[in-house]
Amino acid sequence: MSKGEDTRQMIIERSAPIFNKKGIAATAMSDIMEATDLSKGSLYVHFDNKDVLAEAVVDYNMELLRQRTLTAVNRFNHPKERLFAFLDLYRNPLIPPVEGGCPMLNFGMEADDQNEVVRAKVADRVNQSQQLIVSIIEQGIKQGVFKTGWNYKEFATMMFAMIEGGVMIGKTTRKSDKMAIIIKNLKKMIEEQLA
Amino acid sequence: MSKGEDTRQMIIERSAPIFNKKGIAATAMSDIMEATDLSKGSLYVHFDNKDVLAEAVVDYNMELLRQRTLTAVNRFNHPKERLFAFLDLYRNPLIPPVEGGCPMLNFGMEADDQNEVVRAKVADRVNQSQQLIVSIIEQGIKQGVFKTGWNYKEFATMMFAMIEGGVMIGKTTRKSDKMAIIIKNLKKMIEEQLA
Amino acid sequence: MSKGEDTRQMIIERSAPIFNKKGIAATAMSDIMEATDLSKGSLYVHFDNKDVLAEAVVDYNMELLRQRTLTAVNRFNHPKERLFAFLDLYRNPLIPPVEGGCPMLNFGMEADDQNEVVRAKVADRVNQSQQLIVSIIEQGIKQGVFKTGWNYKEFATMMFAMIEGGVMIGKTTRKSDKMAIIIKNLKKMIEEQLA
Amino acid sequence: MSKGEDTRQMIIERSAPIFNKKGIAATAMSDIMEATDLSKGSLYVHFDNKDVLAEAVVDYNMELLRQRTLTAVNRFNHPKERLFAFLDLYRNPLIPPVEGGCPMLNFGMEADDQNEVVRAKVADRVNQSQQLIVSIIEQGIKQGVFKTGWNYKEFATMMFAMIEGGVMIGKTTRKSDKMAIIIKNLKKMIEEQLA
DNA sequence: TATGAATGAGCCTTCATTCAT
DNA sequence: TATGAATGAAGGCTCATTCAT
Repeated sequence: MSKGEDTRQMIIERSAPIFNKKGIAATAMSDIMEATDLSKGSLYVHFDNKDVLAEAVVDYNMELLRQRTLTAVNRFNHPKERLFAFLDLYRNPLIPPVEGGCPMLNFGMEADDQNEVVRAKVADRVNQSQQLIVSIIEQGIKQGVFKTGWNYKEFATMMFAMIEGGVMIGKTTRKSDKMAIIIKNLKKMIEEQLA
Repeated sequence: MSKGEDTRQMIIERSAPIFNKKGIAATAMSDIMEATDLSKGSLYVHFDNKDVLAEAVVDYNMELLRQRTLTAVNRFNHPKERLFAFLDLYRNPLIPPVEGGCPMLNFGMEADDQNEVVRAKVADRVNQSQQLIVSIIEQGIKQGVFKTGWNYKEFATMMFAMIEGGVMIGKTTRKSDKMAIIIKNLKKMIEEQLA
Repeated sequence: MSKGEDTRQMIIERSAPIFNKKGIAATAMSDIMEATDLSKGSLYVHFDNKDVLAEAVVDYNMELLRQRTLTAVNRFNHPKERLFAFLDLYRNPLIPPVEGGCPMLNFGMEADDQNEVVRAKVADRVNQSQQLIVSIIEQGIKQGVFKTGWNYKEFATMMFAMIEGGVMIGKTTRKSDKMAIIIKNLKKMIEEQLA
Repeated sequence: MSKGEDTRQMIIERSAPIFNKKGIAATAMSDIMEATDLSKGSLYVHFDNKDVLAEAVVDYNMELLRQRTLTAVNRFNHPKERLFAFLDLYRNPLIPPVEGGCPMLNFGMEADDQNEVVRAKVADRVNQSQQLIVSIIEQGIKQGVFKTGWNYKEFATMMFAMIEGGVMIGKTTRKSDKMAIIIKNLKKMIEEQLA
């Protein structure tokens, strides 16, 4: 990797939690200068403008979440355990899988009425996330682990929505009790579908 | 109501959808000037600063949502129908019960790491919302409409989370299909608890 | 005149020689801040952006030149003396009729390939200037002062061009000898047309 | 010519029309990078700073004009035709002899109050240009083509000024009608001096 | 109460220039 | 020579806020 690409990547990585916590509008290029120990001009060598940086950071945060999700899920073979591993990532809303919280929720809620590019990026990941759940379950059904009659596509949506809603509750109340309830019930719903 | 109170209220009402759509940081006092046809100085007669206005607007938006929810729910007597009325408010994420979308979600996601005052306000409403669901169900149990054994408190959390997650999906994907699935399943879960 | 209009006018007047000397691109808003003793924000209360200010200043400088020309010309009744008064305004290129030199020449040469709005403004004044010469001569012909057969329209163009060329020579060489020659010959050409 | 000299010359040639059109202040080194396909650092290998490059470009543009003028003039032997050839170079202000227009006018008007080095360079060429006209006429007088009594030095100044004024009119109005008048009359003045 | 001119910190961005490779 | 990353001053502009009227 060239020096330039190195620096570009460093900027993205150090900016990621800042944008994810403060939001795009509230993050100033001076925040990024401080976090990267780079001069203002240097930032603009690597990114044409703040929006381009923000978009790269949105991508990075969401990809990071995906990777961490896959890593967690792939530690297990059994589909039930794979789903449980997915859920356990969110057990403590105060320690989210990605620093600053769920980037789909954070950037999605800022972008929906304001930033079409980011909104579309988030929408893709929202679909992708549900699809990941779907594919784990399909694997389980194929293996005879889950019941054939399970309306798993609808479940995937419900599970994803409940997790996101749980993250929202956790972030605003700063408590993890509701998320615990959500995860417990989701696990129960999954176990009910074991063949 | 005095002239001053009148103006103050007008400012809040006209600012409400702007803050709810753009977020607090991205809304400028000049946006409010335009929406209210008031001069810059006049705004500051009624609100000491932008934060104070923003907080009033956050309160207003969330109270508006509550009132609309109560209005919808109170159109029915039967607890099941009351819950269904609650859910139906969210049927089309493109036409949310409050202009700009769910204020708990919008302001909560912006404020969590940035604005303690707003975060706490949202947290209260998050709890209150779940409590509203709880009280409808408790009424239903008392009336013998719902099963006694229903773990309705946990359901209230699940329902609230699923709705918020569904709103998030709808706002980012600009589609209502997932919300339809969520509401359908929530209704099924409710009907399963009919005595 | 309201306070705001007063300030706006003051800004234009103090900016006029700066823009006329340095050019639009090379004049910074900070130059205007210094010249007006106004804050940056205050400048933007009165002008939406630098271009709008620059355009107002271009108009002002050219109108100022026109007024001074009319004042000089109107000191005389005799058409020959009126034309001579016009010419004498330019006698010393180091002391131009408007501070910074001829605004048509200054802004015209900067704007031709860069700023269509300013270019068009200058073009109007270029035509207007020739027209002023034309109308003085027409008056003279009507009065029987000048020969009927004079191709005065072409002369007006030649006179205007020679003056502008003379200004250019004077500004670059910092000497007034060539302008003296130009004015002397122009006067001779005028006298040759006396009836 | 060494590689270095080659590159240096290429930079000047490609920069020439850019500076001549946009002006020195408004031309950025990045414009030159783009035009030359050279890196930022490479530009600074050949020119210590922007001013040095600008000065070289000013020289180049003015020398180019001189060469093209000499080429045009030298196509003829008869002094009258030589003067006419000079004038015809300017017939269409939209197609100037040097891309971007007369560099004496362009750089002279920008530099007069701003850049002493460039101003002096332009002043030299302004004198030189008049001198060229002078020398053509002197040759003609020696050959007995022009009248002995012609005050040709003053004519040279008038002719130069009228051309520059005509260029200014043409560039600002984007029309060539006035220049046609100017050239026609200049030619008439020349013909009146034929012996 | 209402106005809008004035303020100045701060924001995003550009630009000429330097320097290690 | 050539590259392009890095720099930091400066530029245009926005914004929350103040204050005299």
